[in-house]
Amino acid sequence: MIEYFSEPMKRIIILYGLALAILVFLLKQLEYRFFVRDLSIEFYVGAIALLFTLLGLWVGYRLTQKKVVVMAASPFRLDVSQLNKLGISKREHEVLELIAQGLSNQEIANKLFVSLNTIKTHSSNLFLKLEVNRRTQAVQKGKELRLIP
Amino acid sequence: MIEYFSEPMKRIIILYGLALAILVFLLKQLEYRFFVRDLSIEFYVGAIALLFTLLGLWVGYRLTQKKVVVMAASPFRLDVSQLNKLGISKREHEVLELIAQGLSNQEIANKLFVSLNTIKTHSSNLFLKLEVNRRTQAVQKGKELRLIP
DNA sequence: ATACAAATCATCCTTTCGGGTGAAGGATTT
DNA sequence: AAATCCTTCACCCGAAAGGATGATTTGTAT
Repeated sequence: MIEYFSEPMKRIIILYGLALAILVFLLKQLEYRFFVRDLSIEFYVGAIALLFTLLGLWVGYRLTQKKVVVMAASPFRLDVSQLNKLGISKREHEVLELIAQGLSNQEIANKLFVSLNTIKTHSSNLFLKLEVNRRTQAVQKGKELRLIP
Repeated sequence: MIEYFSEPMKRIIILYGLALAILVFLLKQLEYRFFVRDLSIEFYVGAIALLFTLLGLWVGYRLTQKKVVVMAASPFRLDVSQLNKLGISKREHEVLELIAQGLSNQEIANKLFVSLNTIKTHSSNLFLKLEVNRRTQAVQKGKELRLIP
């Protein structure tokens, strides 16, 4: 069986149905039991308008809330085209990631099983390509260009 | 003269007033000119409900849209209690911010009109309090603890 | 008033970074 | 086969950063 509506959506639909039913019932009661049909039409319209405006507001709030959560949860997509445009190699990108994690060149060298000199070469080339001259700036620019989270 | 409502708010209020007026006018026309008062009350209620639900949705969307923009632009609230807990002074926090901007100690010293030695003292104390030993790690931890954006 | 924290600056020493240059081996492309 | 790119490593040098310690001043709280 196919699910046409999500759970929250079902709840909203049920809530709307209930609200409509109750409203109709109340109005009929007013009309037939107390013969107060001289209550101005403006009153009816205003009351219904107010009620459903609030409902609409609430629903709108609920729906957009989720978008916010989604946006806050995963704001990172690696920009591969930037990497190519700047000519940054895999290894250099890897080094950039480790630099961004706060590691020293020596620690990076240990982690990648290469010599300190190799990492220095990679980072120097990286700085040239990113047009920076400090690792903190490289991290900044890397985030701006969506090369790292 | 005090401004009670913002410009968009004023527009929304005017729009609502217009919608209500037009609706009342139409209903009165229906009622008196064509004697169609036998149109079921459910119809009236449903129509008004639908109209104002849409209006409410639209308004809710407009209002939350701005919140989304604001949240995406500045999701940062400084955690002052963290600063106190760690015993980080205003000056140290200031230095941390400039470090996070990728400035060297010398540049920070110039910007704050103090000597290089002073900045080195501040950053050293900062690293002790943050329990790190490199500026890149300080920036990382500072962001985690909501000390900097 | 005095005790205390914050801010300032200094000196000394070690480690890390950044910049420049060169070079060797491997993979890919032309 | 030659050219090109990536990766690896080396050496040198100067600048920047980090760590430890001590001292002075200023402001704030008790």
